[in-house]
Amino acid sequence: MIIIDYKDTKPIYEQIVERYKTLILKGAIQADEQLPSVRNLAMELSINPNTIQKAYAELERQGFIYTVKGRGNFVSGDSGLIDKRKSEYLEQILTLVREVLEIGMSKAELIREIEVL
Amino acid sequence: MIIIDYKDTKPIYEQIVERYKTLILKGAIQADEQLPSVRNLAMELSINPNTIQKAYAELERQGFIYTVKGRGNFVSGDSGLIDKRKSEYLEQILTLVREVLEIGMSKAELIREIEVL
DNA sequence: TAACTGTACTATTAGTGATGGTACACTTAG
DNA sequence: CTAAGTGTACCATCACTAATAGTACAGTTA
Repeated sequence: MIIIDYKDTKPIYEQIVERYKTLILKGAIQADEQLPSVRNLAMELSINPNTIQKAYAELERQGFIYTVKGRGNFVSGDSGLIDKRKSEYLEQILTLVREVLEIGMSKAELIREIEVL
Repeated sequence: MIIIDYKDTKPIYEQIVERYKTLILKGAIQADEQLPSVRNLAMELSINPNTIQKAYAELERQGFIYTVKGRGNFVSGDSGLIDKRKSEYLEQILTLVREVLEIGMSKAELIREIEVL
């Protein structure tokens, strides 16, 4: 479910955060479903438990999961998250689009590329 | 011409590289035109000459400028760079687009946002 | 009680970005 | 030729972040 790309310049904990955000928003993990424990996931990915802990803390901070001490981490049921996440993506995309338009790519060409995805 | 954003998480030398790439591809700096010297630009931006050196070395590596020892750095006349750069942007954009489609945004909505730019 | 959970520490290592400083080779204007 | 300006190659250092390693403690549950 989680794959770490060591060639990626993004830190491991951030890759985990991104991956879970997508899984949750796609509905691949249901609300109130339990995530792997910090120690288990660390074992499975062969990385340090502290790194998982950092990822989970960030996911909780952003409202994607909630934590119950002694029990585990669970997917949050917050429905507003999808819209927030879409806005984040949209902003990133539009920033890049503005830059590529600046150096001469046409909107038409860009839209064509998106259409064929 | 060059502005450094210290709030940006991207390193300074990378911001300089990106900025010059855009300026060159937009034609804001002509082919064979001279860039500020390492020491001058460092003074102007109040940063270390080594940081400028790193940015210029990267721009040369990517073919955007060429260097003449003792004389300075000059804009390259390579016309293939624009297409290469467009492809870079396009790949980044399409990666993000795929992800936002995965969490349920529609192509139509996305295209509408681009249209109104 | 034992085996899980999360959490909070501290210490350490490794890598990167940036700075400060020195030195050297080349080019050009005077 | 000289001086001032170019790029370039170092080295040492600092600061920050990511990641690791290990320990300890508190809550939950079979």
